[in-house]
Amino acid sequence: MKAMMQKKANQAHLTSQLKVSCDTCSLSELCLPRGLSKEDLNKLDHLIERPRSHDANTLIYQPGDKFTGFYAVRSGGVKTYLTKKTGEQQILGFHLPGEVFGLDGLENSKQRCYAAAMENTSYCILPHEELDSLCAVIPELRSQVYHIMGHEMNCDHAHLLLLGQQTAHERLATFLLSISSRFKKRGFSATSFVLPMSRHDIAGYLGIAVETVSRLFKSFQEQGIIKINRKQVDILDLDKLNEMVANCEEPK
Amino acid sequence: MKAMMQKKANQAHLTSQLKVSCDTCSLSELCLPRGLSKEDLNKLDHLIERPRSHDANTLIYQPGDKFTGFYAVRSGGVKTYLTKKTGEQQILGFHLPGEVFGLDGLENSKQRCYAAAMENTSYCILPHEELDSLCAVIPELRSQVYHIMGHEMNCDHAHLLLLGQQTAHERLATFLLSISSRFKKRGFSATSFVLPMSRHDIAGYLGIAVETVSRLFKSFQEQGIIKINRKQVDILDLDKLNEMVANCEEPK
DNA sequence: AGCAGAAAATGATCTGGATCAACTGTCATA
DNA sequence: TATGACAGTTGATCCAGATCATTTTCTGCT
Repeated sequence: MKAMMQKKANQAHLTSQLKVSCDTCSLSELCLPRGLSKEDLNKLDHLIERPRSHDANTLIYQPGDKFTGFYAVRSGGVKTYLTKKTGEQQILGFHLPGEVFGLDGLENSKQRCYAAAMENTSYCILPHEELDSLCAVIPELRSQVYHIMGHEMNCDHAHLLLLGQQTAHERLATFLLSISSRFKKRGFSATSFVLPMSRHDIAGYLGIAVETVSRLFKSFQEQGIIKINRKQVDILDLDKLNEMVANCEEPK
Repeated sequence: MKAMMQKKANQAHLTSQLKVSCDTCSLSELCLPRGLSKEDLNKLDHLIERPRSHDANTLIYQPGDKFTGFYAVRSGGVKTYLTKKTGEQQILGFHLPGEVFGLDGLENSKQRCYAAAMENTSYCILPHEELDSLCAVIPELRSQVYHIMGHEMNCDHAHLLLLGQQTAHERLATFLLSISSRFKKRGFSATSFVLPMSRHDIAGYLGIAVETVSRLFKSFQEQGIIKINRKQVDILDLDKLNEMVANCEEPK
């Protein structure tokens, strides 16, 4: 609810003419600028392309497109995915405001997967060449780039563990906890939020059938773990969810 | 067979005292030095730690260990993996000579997964701090680092597609083709090689049971696609394998 | 307000691959 | 040349989740 209103609000004042500086962006602490000095931030800010908008369910890029740079979500939500010939999508990641995507183009300057807006979405682009030049002179920026790439890889690794070793209900629990903690990081409620993606996309991310997603949501609700109505989720028993995924993790 | 002899040979002359330069390393074209000038290569060469050796089935690092830098396999083979509490391993990747691993430590300077030698293995370490400093002054090195990271991510993405959308036989076919093409890249036969990993590890990589791996190998053999004896694999019908996975890929 | 098409839920049935159990081959050590 | 331990194979059974079919609920559009 809160998240949705926030989205609408952002959407309203982000016209295509408006240059928005990292300086004033409420997401900069989650984004590439994190940890940069005022001065360095200013340099970075100059090369960022002003926010662009994409309507719901439109492609942002696809395999073969020229790699332009890193993409940072400002509002809305993005999914990246690969497909089988038969059309099934394997969702690689969901990208919420403050999160970065598009790194798949780094290998050979061509995008390798699809990126699509799940709802009306605005994002910034950090052109790769300029960013790279800046990296030469700002060590902190290099660190932040390494950090973001490392994070991306570790997310993928957790996703591999999920797809390779977890049962369907463990997968859904893991998914809910991931979304919850990411909303929390952005300052929203960790227990009450609106999912930006469809059941179909959740199924594609978790490697299970849509019907299974439906049934599992119902089952979680019957167990009193969540309350769910369409895309509105309320987590009633966070401990139970954590317990469900605890089995999947290292004792540490 | 050929691969195995090569390995033995390398092993023999790689004592812990011996400094081996990138310059003379037959794998440098697959490794970080690729694309560097003679001069830059020399700078890089100075910071690389001399090859270390690890016996079969020993840990190279584990979650929580301090991130030291990139690891480059010289001979042998390495697996990286995550585990469930219950002990099952999800293999994240197999790393053959000339390939890089250890990037999971980039996020926050701690390793996040396990890395273990699958056989007697030697590898170089490229200390992160020194490599990073060098990146500041050698743009080509930055490019190569991006390239390697991008490649790593795209491998993970292909792995996600495999785990999320492919059937067991598609997975095994994809796996065989991947190993085949990587041997080929190193100048070995693409159709006759010795697998460096156990059935258990193959199962852990593909997200299926060991028994299924066994049965599928048998089935492939009965169809005349491969000939397999323990770890010795001969691919008899490469086209058939390609056909099996073609269904999984984009028309492009 | 009413309709069409999409998204989601629900029910019934089926199956790929897991699991359990037993057996065989291989190599290392004494 | 036994012996034990582990890796791999094979067979029998079972079930989590897929698939197919139908219904219900939304959402956007005119």
